[in-house]
Amino acid sequence: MNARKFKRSGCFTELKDRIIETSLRLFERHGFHGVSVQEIVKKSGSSKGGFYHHFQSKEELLFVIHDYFASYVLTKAQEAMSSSIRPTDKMQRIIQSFVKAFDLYKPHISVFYQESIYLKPPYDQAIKEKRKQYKEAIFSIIQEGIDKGEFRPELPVQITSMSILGMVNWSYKWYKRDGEKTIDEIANIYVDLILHSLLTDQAKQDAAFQSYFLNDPLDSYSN
Amino acid sequence: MNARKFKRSGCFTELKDRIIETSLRLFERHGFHGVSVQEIVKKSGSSKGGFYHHFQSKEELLFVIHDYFASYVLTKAQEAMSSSIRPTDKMQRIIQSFVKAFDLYKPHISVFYQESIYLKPPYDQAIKEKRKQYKEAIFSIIQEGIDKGEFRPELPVQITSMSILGMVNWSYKWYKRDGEKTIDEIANIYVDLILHSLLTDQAKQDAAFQSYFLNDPLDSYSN
DNA sequence: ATAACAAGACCAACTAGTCGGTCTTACATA
DNA sequence: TATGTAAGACCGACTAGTTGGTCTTGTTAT
Repeated sequence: MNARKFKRSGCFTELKDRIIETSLRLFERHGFHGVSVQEIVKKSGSSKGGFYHHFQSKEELLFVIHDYFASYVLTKAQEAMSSSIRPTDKMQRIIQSFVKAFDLYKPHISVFYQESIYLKPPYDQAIKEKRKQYKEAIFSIIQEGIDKGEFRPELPVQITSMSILGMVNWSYKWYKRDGEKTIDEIANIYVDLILHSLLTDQAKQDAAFQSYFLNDPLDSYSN
Repeated sequence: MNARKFKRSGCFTELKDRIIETSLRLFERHGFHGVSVQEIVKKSGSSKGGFYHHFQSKEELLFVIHDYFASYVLTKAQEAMSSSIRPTDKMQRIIQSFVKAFDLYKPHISVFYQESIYLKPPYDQAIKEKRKQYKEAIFSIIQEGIDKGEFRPELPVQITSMSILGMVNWSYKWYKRDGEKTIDEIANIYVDLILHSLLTDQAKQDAAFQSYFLNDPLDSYSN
């Protein structure tokens, strides 16, 4: 019904999206400064005019890419936080939602981490704020887990949080969609590793927490 | 005794080192493409002639910085690997040596990870090879740990290795020398987290492994 | 004499961004 | 239904500036 969706070129993808997708692929491989605007517009079948009609500057394009991913992940985290009660369960959900984002937004994420240093004022502020919110979500889960007796009290909240974030974030350096593990398998491995680090001995033996762990391959012979 | 060390300027640091140190600080903050050769030579109190006397190109300077850190860490890893017998102990030593490198080479490491995408042939090959060797060192420790019954057999070697590497590597994003934890404390936290993930229940209860863990703060009241 | 620089003019290549202009489309008017 | 018009989408030649790198000349210490 909305006629604006039909472009005169007969193609349904809008130019703006085409530019973003093209530059995403180029930035991922060659970096923000390794790709010129000329190359972007050429490879996306566009022009300088088209580019600057949609973006105020090359840096705004970088910001759009950053924000796209940051907003998505933060939203998912907030969903996971409010959808559950047990800290352990929140942690599982937040990890799973994050790891799954690698499957959807690998190029965004690569650009997000690789080129974050090149985002300058005023663009960097909005992104920094979202990073901070995400970090604090993890902090609060771990603190809550300690308070409720699920997580080990001797763990320092901030360093533990940062090591979890590092572990998961680093995936962008090596994850490939056609690798031997699916993204869900990887997420489950992370959950297993993280919860083995976090949970108290008591919680680990609780039957309610067994489903978060990987199965011991030898277990299959034991019944 | 070596007279070459005495520069006519009255300063003992050689120009080459001064250039490297200056560019290190600049690259860390503004990125490889955010700093021009002009700025480097100006801020290091040098000149273009001096710069190109020591470096064939700006990219060779980037390579030198990369190689400096990569060689150091790889050497340390190999030392740790051959200095011990138990996989658990190897893991502790390799983590500690790596984390300590953050204190010594924070700027090198930042540049190493942030600008790695901008190292182009032929410089990238030598670095890639050293990265690969480091990765495989971790692989072999984990495999050995599983084979010897210290580490949980259900863990997939590669993903587990990558998550350890990610956890530690990520430190460059947030570690500050004047933070509230010392670098040794951070290393011990990492070792605790990692070994809680890796060790079998049996090994965890073994008295020989207790020294790798953080103390439960409540324990101090229990005797 | 020679190596280790300093100083800086200079160049070719390249870059982000601009600007005048063209073509569609939507919509108001008659 | 036909038509005028304004807005938005897009093109591409062009500009002004920057960059890595070269080269020449001169100076100092050994």
